[in-house]
Amino acid sequence: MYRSSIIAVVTTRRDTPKDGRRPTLRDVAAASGVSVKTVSRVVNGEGGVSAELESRVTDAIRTLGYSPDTRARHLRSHSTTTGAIGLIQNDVSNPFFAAIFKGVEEVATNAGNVVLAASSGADQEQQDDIVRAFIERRVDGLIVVPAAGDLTLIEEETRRGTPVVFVDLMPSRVVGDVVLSDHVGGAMAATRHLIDHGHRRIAFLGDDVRFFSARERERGYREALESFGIEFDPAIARFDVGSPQMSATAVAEMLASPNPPTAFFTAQNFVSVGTVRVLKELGRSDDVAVVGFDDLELADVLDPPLSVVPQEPHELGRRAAELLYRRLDGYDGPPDVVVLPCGLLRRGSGEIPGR
Amino acid sequence: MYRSSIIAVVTTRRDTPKDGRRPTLRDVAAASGVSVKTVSRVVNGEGGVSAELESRVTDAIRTLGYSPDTRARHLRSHSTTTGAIGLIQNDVSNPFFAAIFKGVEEVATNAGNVVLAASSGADQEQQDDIVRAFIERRVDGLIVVPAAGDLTLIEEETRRGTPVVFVDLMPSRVVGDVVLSDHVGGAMAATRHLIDHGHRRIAFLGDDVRFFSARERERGYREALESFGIEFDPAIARFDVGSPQMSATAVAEMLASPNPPTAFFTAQNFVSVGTVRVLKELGRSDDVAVVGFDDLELADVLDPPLSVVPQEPHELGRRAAELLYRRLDGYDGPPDVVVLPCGLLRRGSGEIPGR
DNA sequence: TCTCTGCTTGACAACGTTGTCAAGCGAGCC
DNA sequence: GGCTCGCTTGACAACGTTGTCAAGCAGAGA
Repeated sequence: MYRSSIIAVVTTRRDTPKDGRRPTLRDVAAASGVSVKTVSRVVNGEGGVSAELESRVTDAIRTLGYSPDTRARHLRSHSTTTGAIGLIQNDVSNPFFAAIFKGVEEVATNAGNVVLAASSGADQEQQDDIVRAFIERRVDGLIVVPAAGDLTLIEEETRRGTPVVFVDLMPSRVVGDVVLSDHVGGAMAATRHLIDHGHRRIAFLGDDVRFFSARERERGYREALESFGIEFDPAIARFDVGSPQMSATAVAEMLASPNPPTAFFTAQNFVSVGTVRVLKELGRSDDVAVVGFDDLELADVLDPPLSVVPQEPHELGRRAAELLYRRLDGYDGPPDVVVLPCGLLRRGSGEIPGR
Repeated sequence: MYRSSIIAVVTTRRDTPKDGRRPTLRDVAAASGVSVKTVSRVVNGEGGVSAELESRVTDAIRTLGYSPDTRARHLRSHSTTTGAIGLIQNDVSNPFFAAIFKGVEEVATNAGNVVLAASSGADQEQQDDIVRAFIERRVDGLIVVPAAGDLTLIEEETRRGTPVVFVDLMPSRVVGDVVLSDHVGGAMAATRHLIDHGHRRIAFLGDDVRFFSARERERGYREALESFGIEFDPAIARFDVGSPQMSATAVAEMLASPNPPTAFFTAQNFVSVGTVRVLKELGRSDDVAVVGFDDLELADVLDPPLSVVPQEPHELGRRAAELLYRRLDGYDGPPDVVVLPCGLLRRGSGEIPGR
């Protein structure tokens, strides 16, 4: 272990951090007998350093276990980015959001960035807290997945130059790119499919109408009914189904009513879960038709297998991140709205005929 | 560079940032005619500022849209923390990991912190990249969920003072708290349960043995067999089942063999999915018993419903985060190993009798 | 009147880093 | 010999913030 013992630096005397302090450029510089700037050059591979000094410096870096501090680095010139993007969503543990996250992460990692992620629980206050926390950490960009209604804080931030991409959400003022599934088209396809199989009383079970996607799916449902001249019946439509339990209750009630539906369009993944569960309990799985929005793991193994309108959350995430990085790379055109089509997966439950 | 590069006018005096620059303390100070320190005091609610100045400052903050820069704040004194913790896991989109994330996030948000999350894909190089990226961002602590084998980098970091908690993973050198499910106990319970129902040829399908949890579950399986004097048969054991497809193939092969198993212990969630799928295809769902490790959404709606050894990933995440914050709050005892018990959920598929 | 006290306020340095610039040095050219 | 050139190297300021300390001032007590 050879270490040059040049003790010539007199300014601020520091040797090796004996306290718990993390070694800095200064420590490395002192240990290798060069200036901080030279160490900086080595760390960043700028070149222009003689072979001898370079090896002295790399040795010291290894010995001390030096790791650069990106915060200080980025602080130095505010033209540089922080290499972090923020992802705000409802609930990380919902597989739909988790898949979006994965897509975003792939693109971000590829760009050498990290992802700050947080769930808002669709709560306005919590969402604003997250936005503020992200802004204070100076994320380079934001990706916002379904969110509470008030986007003021986010809009302000875009005006300050931070690009934002909205996923599965159409903001009233479009201040950034938007990536959506074709909720209306998917819902129409699902509803029409049930109509095609002879159903006329088709129930709608939807998620909280605060969500853009929930409203859009309802719209698709209504438009499909209308195009076939079927009147919308509020008795068999629910717009506030927030959990499998609520959905199960709603289904049981409707089936017990005087004029029960013969088919269900369950417009969200948890809603489908509750519906399938209660139909099985009631022994009605084989005579009540169901089409769900969003695919589910194991949906193909159910009896009957569940027909669904699958989304591609992973792709939604990828596209959103790509649009974000396009902005970060300097693109300055008007906001894009990307709509991914939704197909229909016929598996069995949606093909049960109406009377 | 996504912000138009504007040559900064270099003067000591500054008025209002007309360029795209984000307003700083200096800008607020200039706008309200006080010193930066006074603004700092107002921003941090330190008190000791007259009512008049305070209102001048708050007005200016609002007008300019000032938001403090946490990086600079934390840079100032290295005793303070950065308010961010890092979470490293295999794959965000796996519901098991997503639930862990949720648990971690709840605790972190509660503590006013943000979570940096990244997936390693169980790849050593990618994992090390993530660790480095987190360290360079000076996270206050790390939570590591199943990971590639070499933890050197992480161990080095703990020596530098960053607390680490391992989840679902038992490192060879215990350099931090550990939170585990009782994989051995759960696997033994599952296997015994099948034995109790008359099975003697019980197949084992397990995840990649690089994972601690996979090895532990295998151990539980073997110990249960042994305690009943049943010999382990490599012909009906697979330890490299990485996907539902591989698992389906393995099941089909085993069932077609001369001396087929009458029951399957599927030791991971994706493995169970593939098994259930192929049993249904083969029409064997009702005569081959299955117990899975990890619960699955819809497992209760299958035909027959799937018996499982459920874990509590959300709780794993919570506990891990709590242990981490205990360290961050100054606790300095020896590492804890917390083991959460695993029960057995009898639903039907595990109660199919052996011959 | 003078000193002491407590309160408000600001100047300044420092955190760890990099951009700018200039100094030092040897080589090549006139 | 004197000049320029290119290369290596380091001093210094600045990024946005806060801790430290001292100055300024008004009111109370002597």
